[in-house]
Amino acid sequence: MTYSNKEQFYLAVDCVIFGFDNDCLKLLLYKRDFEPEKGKWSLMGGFLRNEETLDEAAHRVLARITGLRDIYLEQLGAFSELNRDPAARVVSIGYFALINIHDYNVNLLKQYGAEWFGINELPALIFDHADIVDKSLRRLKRKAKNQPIGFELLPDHFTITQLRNLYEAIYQSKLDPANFRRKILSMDLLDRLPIKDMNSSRKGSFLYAFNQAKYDRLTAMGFSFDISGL
Amino acid sequence: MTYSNKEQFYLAVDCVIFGFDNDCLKLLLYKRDFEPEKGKWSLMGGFLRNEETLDEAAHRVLARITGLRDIYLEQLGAFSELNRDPAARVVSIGYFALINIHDYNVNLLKQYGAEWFGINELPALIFDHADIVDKSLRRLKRKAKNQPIGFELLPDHFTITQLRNLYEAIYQSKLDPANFRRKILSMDLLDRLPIKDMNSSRKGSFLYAFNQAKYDRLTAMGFSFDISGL
DNA sequence: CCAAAAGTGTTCCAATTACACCCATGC
DNA sequence: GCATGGGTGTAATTGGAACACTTTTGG
Repeated sequence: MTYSNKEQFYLAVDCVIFGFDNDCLKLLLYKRDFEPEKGKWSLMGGFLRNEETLDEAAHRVLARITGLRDIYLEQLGAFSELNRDPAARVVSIGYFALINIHDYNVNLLKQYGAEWFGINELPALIFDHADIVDKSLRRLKRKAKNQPIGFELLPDHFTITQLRNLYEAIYQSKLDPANFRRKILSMDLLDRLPIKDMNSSRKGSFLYAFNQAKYDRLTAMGFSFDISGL
Repeated sequence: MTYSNKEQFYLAVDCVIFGFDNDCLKLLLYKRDFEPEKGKWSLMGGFLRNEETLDEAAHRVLARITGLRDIYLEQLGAFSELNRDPAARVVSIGYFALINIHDYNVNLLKQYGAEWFGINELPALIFDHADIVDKSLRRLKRKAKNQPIGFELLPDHFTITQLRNLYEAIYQSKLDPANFRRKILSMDLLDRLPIKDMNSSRKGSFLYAFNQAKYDRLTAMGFSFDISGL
């Protein structure tokens, strides 16, 4: 082998899984089921295998705990501090995933001892997983401004108020309801459904759906999503 | 070993090295000096070693070809397609570096057969290095809007026109000289030196220096660099 | 004096902000 | 009827875009 004098490394993926529960941004964590640090709270992770890419490994890991395929998934970067895992030199590739919090397989979650934690109420995490969470939060805040990824965290049908609550949870700040509504609707990315959600108010509020085709068409014409300011 | 049933991988770093030569953004490439693909144009790279982090490996690689330490360096992400390197399964971590193009060690460059190429005149590259270059260009364009990293590509003292030329090279579009000057100076990040550069015009133009301390102070107060629009 | 780049002034327009106000309905 | 969140209207302000104009000095 050409590179046989070079060293080799264990490669892992660790996934930061975001969900949104009406007014609070949450992370899915599980109790690690092998040594070292068995029983401690951890990101969902796994080792890379020879026959797969890193993206495939991350999807495999996500499917194992949530039962979901076709999840929004994005690579964060590599974490390579020498003693991040005390048992061996392991380089980990962080990923962050956005899922609809009501969409997962409850049985799998129970089986793995997984739980949702509010972003401000996280338990202690093993290794450098808190760093990975930090980085993914920063990434989420940045990307949510310039790309319509927030919708990945909502059900297919949602009210403008729910969408605003999501952005308020991500940026931990209040947004003006009137201006937010106008700005979002002015982009013409949402279809208003002929259905009202009657739970949130007497008057009821219309449900909307994100229209990916419209977004793609506008993007091709030079449009770019932007909710900065607000 | 706890993980002894897991597979291991070669890990490499590959560096996209940017420079700016008055009106053109350039990349530093070299002729690969080992098999496979020996003699072909390649990003500067190297294998990760046991005793170093990925960032350290990237700095080591950069110092080898440029002689420079303390370079602006940022991780791009991991590239893990199965056959990206036909000789073996190698996962590569891409980096991008910004250097002052007049600051490198000419002898080292000669020794490695390295050359600067205009960003629009790149030769064919080995493996997936063109993908890594693409990604770093997109990253540079994004980051240069929101962080004052452009200065890494300029000499310590520069004119406003040189700075504008740099942004015009990055975004491949013309900027209004009057508005650009006002916007940059209004941020109050530059110190005007009592020196004029007399080469560019009869009147001469003042030299400026980026003031990192001012930037840090403003940033701490909630300021954020932004040259979007223009 | 003139060319050419540096640098200043000014107008116009569109987007953001802040907040007042109207609407529909279950109780 | 009235409280509540949904939704619309609007005046004031800001900041970007465009471009005319002034400055300086080597030839």
